[in-house]
Amino acid sequence: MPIESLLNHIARFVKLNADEQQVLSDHLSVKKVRKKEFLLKEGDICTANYFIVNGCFRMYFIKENGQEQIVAFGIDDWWITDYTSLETHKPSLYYIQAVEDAEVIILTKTQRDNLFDKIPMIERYFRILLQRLQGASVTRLKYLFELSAEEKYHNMNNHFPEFIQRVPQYMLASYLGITPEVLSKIRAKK
Amino acid sequence: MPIESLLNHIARFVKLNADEQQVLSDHLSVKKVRKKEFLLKEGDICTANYFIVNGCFRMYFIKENGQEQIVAFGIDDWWITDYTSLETHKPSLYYIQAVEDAEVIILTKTQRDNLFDKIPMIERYFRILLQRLQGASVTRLKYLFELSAEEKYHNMNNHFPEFIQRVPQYMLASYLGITPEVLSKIRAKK
DNA sequence: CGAAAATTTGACATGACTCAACTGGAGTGG
DNA sequence: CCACTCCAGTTGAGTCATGTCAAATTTTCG
Repeated sequence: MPIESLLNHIARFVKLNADEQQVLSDHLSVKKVRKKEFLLKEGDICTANYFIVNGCFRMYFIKENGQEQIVAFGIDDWWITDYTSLETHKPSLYYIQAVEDAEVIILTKTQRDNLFDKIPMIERYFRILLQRLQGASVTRLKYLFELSAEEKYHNMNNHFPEFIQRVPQYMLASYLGITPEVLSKIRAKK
Repeated sequence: MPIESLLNHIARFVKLNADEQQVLSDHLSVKKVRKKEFLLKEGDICTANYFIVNGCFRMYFIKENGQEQIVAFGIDDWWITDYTSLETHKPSLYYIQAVEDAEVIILTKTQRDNLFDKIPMIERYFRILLQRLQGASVTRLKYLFELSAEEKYHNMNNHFPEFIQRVPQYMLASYLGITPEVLSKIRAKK
């Protein structure tokens, strides 16, 4: 059951009783997404948080020169959304696209705010996740600033080996802020 | 009153009644910080969230070559902390230092978690701020990826002119991920 | 006023990018 | 199931934006 994987994830951070779990479940919907399908496109107003039950997504934007720049990946048990568009109701600058066939749980903003009123522990769960996400964002920034192209690749290899398997090389390069050519040459060494 | 500026800030996001405001005030302490003093140093375990009543802070780390790399600024009415260290109790990789004489409100983690239990609206306030912060982090990332040194400077000028006034040029350069020499040459043009 | 720090300026070095050609494997349609 | 196309990945040559280093100048502040 998709929803169980979310309940398990929540249980790692806060306790919900059976009632609360039921209320939560009633606020959710599940969706299968095919590889290359989009949860969000530039210009859309983002309306939901997405919990990735399984699969892999990338969040990216298009640079002036037409190149795609990936700002984030999401895999099993991660949430993904555009918080700026979601909270401001303004058109998003980003695409969120499935890199593999995937299954997601959709929690719309309306339902989410509803849940926050009914079940404070859910709000706590999101508050905790947001803290961790913010920590991760600063760490990402740190790596971008201090590491060379080669070091960024090895660092990725060490910390997130699963990505190297799951996403094509040119997406990794984009995520690391380097060109596919440079990444290819780095891998050729040794 | 320092605490009033925090109450005003909170009121922009959630409503607290007089009782709640009192309870909150009892959990806080206020501190004056002189220019160049630190709220946090590398190796410290971060223990609090800091609300900047007035003044300016920078959060930075030291790169292998010894250079300081700024990851964030904080000014009046912003919160600043190292979420990774705060939540994991591990030594921080960052320094948080006053760029100007400043006044901060200290909310320790213990007091904060206490408040979250007593006053759910405070937890909501932080959840909302964290969402905005996360949005801002992704936007920052976007600019770093898509803009040239010159564009980053002008973008900063347009979006945050107050910083150009308040922080020395070499800190701006660091924040933008360029060298002071390059920034100086950009400013010399036109 | 004097020392230390910040900024400017110029010469030079370099890591990463662009462009282009080539290779190999995956996916598709006949 | 083969043939063809397309896309990802590789490789090499040349370029460029930004970094490094060093010295001169200006500003800050005790």
